[in-house]
Amino acid sequence: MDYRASDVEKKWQAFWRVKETFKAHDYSEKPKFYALDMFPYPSGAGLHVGHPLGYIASDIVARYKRHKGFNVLHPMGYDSFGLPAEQYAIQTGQHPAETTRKNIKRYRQQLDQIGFSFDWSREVRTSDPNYYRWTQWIFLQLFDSWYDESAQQAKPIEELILHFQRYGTQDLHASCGSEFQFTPEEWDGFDDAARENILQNYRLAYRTESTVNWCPALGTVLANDEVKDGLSERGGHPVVQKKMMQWSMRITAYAERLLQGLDQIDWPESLKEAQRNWIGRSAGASVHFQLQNHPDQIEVFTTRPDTIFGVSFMVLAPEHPLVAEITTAEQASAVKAYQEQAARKTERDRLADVKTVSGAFTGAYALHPFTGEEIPVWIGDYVLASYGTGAVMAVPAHDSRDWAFAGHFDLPRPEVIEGGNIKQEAYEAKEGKVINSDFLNGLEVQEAIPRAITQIEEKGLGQGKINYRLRDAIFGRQRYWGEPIPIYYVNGLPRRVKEEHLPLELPEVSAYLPTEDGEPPLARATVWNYHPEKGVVANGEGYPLETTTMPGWAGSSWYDLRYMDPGNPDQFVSPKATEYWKDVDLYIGGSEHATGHLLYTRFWHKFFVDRGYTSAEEPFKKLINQGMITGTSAFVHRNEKGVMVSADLRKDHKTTKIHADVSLVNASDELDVEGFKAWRDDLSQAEFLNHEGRFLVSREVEKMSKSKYNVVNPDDIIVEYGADTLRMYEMFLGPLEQSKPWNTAGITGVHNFLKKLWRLFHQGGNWNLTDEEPTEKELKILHTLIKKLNEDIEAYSFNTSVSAFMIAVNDLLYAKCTKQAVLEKLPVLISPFAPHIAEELWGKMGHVESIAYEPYPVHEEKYLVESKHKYPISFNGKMRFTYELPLDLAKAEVEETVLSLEKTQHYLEGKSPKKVIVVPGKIVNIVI
RNA sequence: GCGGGUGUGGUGGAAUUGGUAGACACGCUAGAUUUAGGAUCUAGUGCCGCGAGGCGUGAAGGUUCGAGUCCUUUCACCCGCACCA
Repeated sequence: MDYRASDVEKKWQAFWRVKETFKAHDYSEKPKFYALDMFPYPSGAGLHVGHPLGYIASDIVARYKRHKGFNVLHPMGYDSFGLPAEQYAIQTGQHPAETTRKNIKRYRQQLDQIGFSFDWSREVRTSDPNYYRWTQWIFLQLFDSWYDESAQQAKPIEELILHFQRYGTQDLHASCGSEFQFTPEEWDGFDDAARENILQNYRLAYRTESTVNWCPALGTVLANDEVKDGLSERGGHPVVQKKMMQWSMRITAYAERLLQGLDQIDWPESLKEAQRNWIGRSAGASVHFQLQNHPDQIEVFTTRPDTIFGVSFMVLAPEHPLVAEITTAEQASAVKAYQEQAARKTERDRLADVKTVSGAFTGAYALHPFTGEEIPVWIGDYVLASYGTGAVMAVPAHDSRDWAFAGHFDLPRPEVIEGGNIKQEAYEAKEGKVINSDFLNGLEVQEAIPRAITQIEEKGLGQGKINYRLRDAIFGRQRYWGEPIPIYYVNGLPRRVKEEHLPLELPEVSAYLPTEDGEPPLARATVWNYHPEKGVVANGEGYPLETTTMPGWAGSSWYDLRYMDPGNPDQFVSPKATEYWKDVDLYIGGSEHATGHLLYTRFWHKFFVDRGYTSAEEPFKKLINQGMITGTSAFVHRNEKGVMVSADLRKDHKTTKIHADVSLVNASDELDVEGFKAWRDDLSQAEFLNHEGRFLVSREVEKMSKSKYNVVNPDDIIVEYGADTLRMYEMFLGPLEQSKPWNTAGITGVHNFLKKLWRLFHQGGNWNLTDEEPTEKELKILHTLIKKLNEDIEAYSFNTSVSAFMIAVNDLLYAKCTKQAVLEKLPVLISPFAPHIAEELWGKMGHVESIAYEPYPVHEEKYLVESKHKYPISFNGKMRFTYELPLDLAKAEVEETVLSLEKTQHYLEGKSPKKVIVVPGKIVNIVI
């Protein structure tokens, strides 16, 4: 009786669906376990074998935890807003919702075939109005909140207004765009517009004129994490800097907590490091330099206040607001020219041009806060407007960028820290004695820093300060296919849409492109006004609604919470649900989300806690990055005459290589020549040069992608081998976190294993289990396996568990074991990995319930104890032979026995041993 | 430049606190069985050598009775950040 995967798997998938086997219980006496995958964007291409890797791993853990008595939440859904559906809509006119629906259907079919134990009753789709109504609701909560830095907590905006009414800005410590100062009386006197403009400065979701990454090709603004090397992450289009009025999120308020929280979560070190880097905390001081003959001061941030006596000039960013005010008449044209030149540069040019020093002198001077010396003020594009205060105090002797700038413009480089050769390069190390620095002289750098800060504070020149590289996140996108922002405008002032009018559904538009005058697609909608009583109304009957939409990360920043309580019509998630499910115990997904999704999600969760909606600040306790599965591309070689040359003959020819579709190549690298000719029109007449009738291709490992014709579809694998084989093979490929090439050839090994497992229960041709007592040996095989599996699954080492199964099944087959007492444990053991065959064997053993909740076996140590050990006998550390001895033999007896062996005498070559090392139960080493 | 990671057979990869390097699987070789097979079974397979034996975990040193594992130096590749004051 052969094992037929396709029949068995369909049957059990239907069984699970009908019986709702994997439905998580909202409230349970059992302990909870929440296993989550990063939900996919449903693209038109469908899944390839790389995508399910992480899903299989989390499914194994989810199923294992069910066997271990946990109430498991293992949901799946779709991150279904996004660019591809919209671009497809632009090309074809098909509504993105329609494309998305189709793609989701296909994804669901593919996922179902793999036999995941998802609780589909909890599915979420970010583009579903019932879901994004709550994304919009969250936006309103952020809009209605400010960040109290004294309490380190977000609070309702009403409290801030109350503070303004009572105290003005006195004693206010709030995260804000710029510092305001006013009295309660002044606040009273402000009109609505003035008040709202002030509040915008404090709201966590706010509008501001900011420099944004504008991508003309995509027609939208991009967040910093969506730009790589000056190009858009999606599509690789150029990105330029542009000033625009934009919705933003005040994530910077949470910089410190986002940093601190990293110490409490079990994430890959590289990922935490990426977030630390992105947040970019640096401690130092903010110092004010008084301008000469000018009322203003220049504020700088420095991490090296100990070098303040080494300042010989200052540099402002070209965009710095003071530049226009302080530039002298003589320098005006040079400064203006430089500013224009800097503005013209794209982000990419600027990055590519790091080495070139450029700048211009403003003609103005600042006064040194301690010495009163005149310090020339320059502008230069190495100073970034977006970091710190957009101005630096230049210490050319101890900062390499300042050093280069000074060299280029022939400015002095006074040395203030001993230890380097500042003629050759800047001495940047934070060690050495301070010199030429008045009250700091003689101190070590580490002593001088706090001393300098104290002195700066005492003289009222500034204060110690922590600076962060993290920028507020731009939230608006000039796109159609995203969540509408629930804001309308009264005389240009933003007002919140009432909660009763949510969801604010996407309007119909005539086209998905921006308008002629560059407005976002939503500006094309004819029913896109808001009436505070009636909700959305036709244009002209109410106030204009916001036309930008939310970015991709909005919906994905809280989906983990919605799974806990997916149908709730009254709340985004109920306190009762979060109290039970708390947080995600295991989150698996790609490392590319390090500074995007994973950071924003942490931000929103901290906000939810602040406002009392949830209790867990960190959404993902444990996170694993699954490695990428790369493709094994196939290449056909073509010589100068256009003849195709078999790979084994290509040394004799000058050839170029062309990609061949991997489906045209078998496991032995032989090309299906007829198939290849039919594959592309231009190849139909091709000639082929080979010998012995085998035409070979060469192989190379590349990223799996359509354009490289190396995509392997899980559906094809399942048709040929079944889902259980696919699941186990993906795990068998190697450690989960490592990236590794897919090679379909190796899959037969895993498939054979499953067939062997099946055969183990059908020895002699039919179902064959006996009641005999198991032997010691058989029990040892079984319990070795049980022990290994429990350890491996807890350690997420799934590749080694597959090996352990193979060893056990090989051994049991060799021992011709047919004993029920041993074999009946195997289906449960393998159920997390190969659930279909497990259910089938379990059913054949006479069970009617699913195997999914059977207790997972636990090994008994007594079956593993050994009485003997095969000692490796080595000489000078080199193993020569093994010899079996009882384990209870004393050290001296072992030594004596081993030395008396004939073989030992042979290797001693007549010499007497200098020393004999005996490690009981391990080894014997004889030193000659 | 800074930070993180990885280097083991023809291939994917195994190796408790330092204790038999190469488990398991692919591929390959030979044989059995079969009408045939990409099915099944048996034996072999790190490299060099007829053999005894020697050499072997990117490279070079070191610690140790003993090193893939610990230490120092170094090379290669991958990923992230990058004028962050």
